[in-house]
Amino acid sequence: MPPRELPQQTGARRIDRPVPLRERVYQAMQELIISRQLAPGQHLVESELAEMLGVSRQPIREALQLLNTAGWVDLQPGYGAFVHAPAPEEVDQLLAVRAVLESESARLASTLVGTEGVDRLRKLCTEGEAALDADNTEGMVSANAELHRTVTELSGNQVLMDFVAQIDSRVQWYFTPIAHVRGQESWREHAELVDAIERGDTEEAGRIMREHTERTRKAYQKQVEDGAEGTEHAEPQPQVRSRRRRTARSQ
Amino acid sequence: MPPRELPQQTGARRIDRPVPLRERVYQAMQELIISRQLAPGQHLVESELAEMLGVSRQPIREALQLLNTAGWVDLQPGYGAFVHAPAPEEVDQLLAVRAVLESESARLASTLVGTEGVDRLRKLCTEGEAALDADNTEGMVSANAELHRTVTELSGNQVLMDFVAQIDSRVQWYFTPIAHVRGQESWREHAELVDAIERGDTEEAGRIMREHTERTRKAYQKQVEDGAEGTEHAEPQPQVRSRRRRTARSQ
DNA sequence: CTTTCGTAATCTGCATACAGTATACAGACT
DNA sequence: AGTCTGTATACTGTATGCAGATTACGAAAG
Repeated sequence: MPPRELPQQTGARRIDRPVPLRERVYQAMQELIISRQLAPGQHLVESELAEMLGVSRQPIREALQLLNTAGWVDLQPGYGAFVHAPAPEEVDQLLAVRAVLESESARLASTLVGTEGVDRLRKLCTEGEAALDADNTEGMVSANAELHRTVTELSGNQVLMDFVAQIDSRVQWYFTPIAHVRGQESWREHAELVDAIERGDTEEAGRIMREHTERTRKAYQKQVEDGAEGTEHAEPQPQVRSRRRRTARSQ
Repeated sequence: MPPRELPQQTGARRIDRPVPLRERVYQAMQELIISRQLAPGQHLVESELAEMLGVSRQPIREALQLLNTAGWVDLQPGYGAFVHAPAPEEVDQLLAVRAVLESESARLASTLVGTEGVDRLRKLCTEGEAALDADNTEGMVSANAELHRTVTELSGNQVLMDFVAQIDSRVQWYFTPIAHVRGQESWREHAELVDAIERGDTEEAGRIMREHTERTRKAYQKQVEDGAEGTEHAEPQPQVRSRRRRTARSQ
């Protein structure tokens, strides 16, 4: 009898290993930042966060490292961690890079996508349009994100996926308070994009995606110019940040 | 008397604040990995590293986090850290992304470069060609890296700079053992690139950079196909890595 | 001789402790 | 009153300790 192999590749792979605390702290803090409970520029005191989340400083520190490299917080050696306050031009720069990377994703996807992939894209288009008709912002945003993610996935380039994912999460943060909705126009462009990908029309797919993301970028710029109020990102934080909090700890 | 200012902006800025240990550990380990003293796939035991570098486990752990997000090591929760073993296709993917980002850098640089910037580029071209004539590989590689870095810098997009820097350090690692030298051809292309940038010919600058990096990529692919021996990257590491070392610790 | 199970050693994850440094407040001096 | 200086306090950086999990080794059974 050959050494009996474990039923290999059986559906559920690997036992669910307890997610490291640092990951959960990372998630929690990311959400706190996105929801503005931790304001841009705010000083993050490790011991406070530890107490707030009910863990020790160690996982907090590790999470801060990750948040730092992901661009969510700025780590100033010896001074502590501060919630990243995105400069307006930084958002624009992020969108510019995203435009390039997503365009390339579309190009690559068009060269090797199969019917299965196209089906998934079409399904997401349908979902998005349905959400549009139903005036369901939540669903529209998620369908949009999922569509873009899928295109990147279909590019077959793992590195590209990683980078785009990084950018997207930050872009989403900056966008959130602006409620970015280009709606109808956007979904028409998505449909065209999927068509081009299905035809294997590389140049066209790349062009459409590029213009699509560039239009999003323009829309952002416009919103910033128009109603700069309400956004209030990076409210002119004092250049030299005080490490210590102004008010003594209440309680 | 106005409050007497300290002689401001005087040559030596700021006292050198002690660089955090984690940064130095990061640097040290990066070099150990690049120099192959830490082999791809190797299990990195925190306590061993701590002893080797003469610090405690804490800064080691923090450095490992950073190395992980930068793609130098793989962190498997509960199992430990392993030196990243780049798959051949991963190198190709990195080069593909680099091609896109550097092409965009060149496009942007062409739209806003001044004479000062062009001068710097020309100087680097001269240096590179001199190194080429002198058969000085070291100098050629560094001039090449510096030129590409400068183009990215001239793009005026900080985000772009960060991403390209990330990619470049990894690409350099993968390339090192292959001694990438496209030499003459490469520097001719550089010169053309700088010309296009100076003319402000955006399309041409982007095209040249794209073809330039794509050629580098092709050269890499070819080297891999031809003499796959000698490179030996990622010598077929067992898929399931053993955490524990085979041999007991000597002594 | 091969396979299986138990035990011990090792390593990671997390918590806590300690030291050095920066900030803030208060008193002294001009 | 304004400015400077000394001291207390808070926070970061680093080290150490402990518990749970995982692996390697060896003895026992087939």
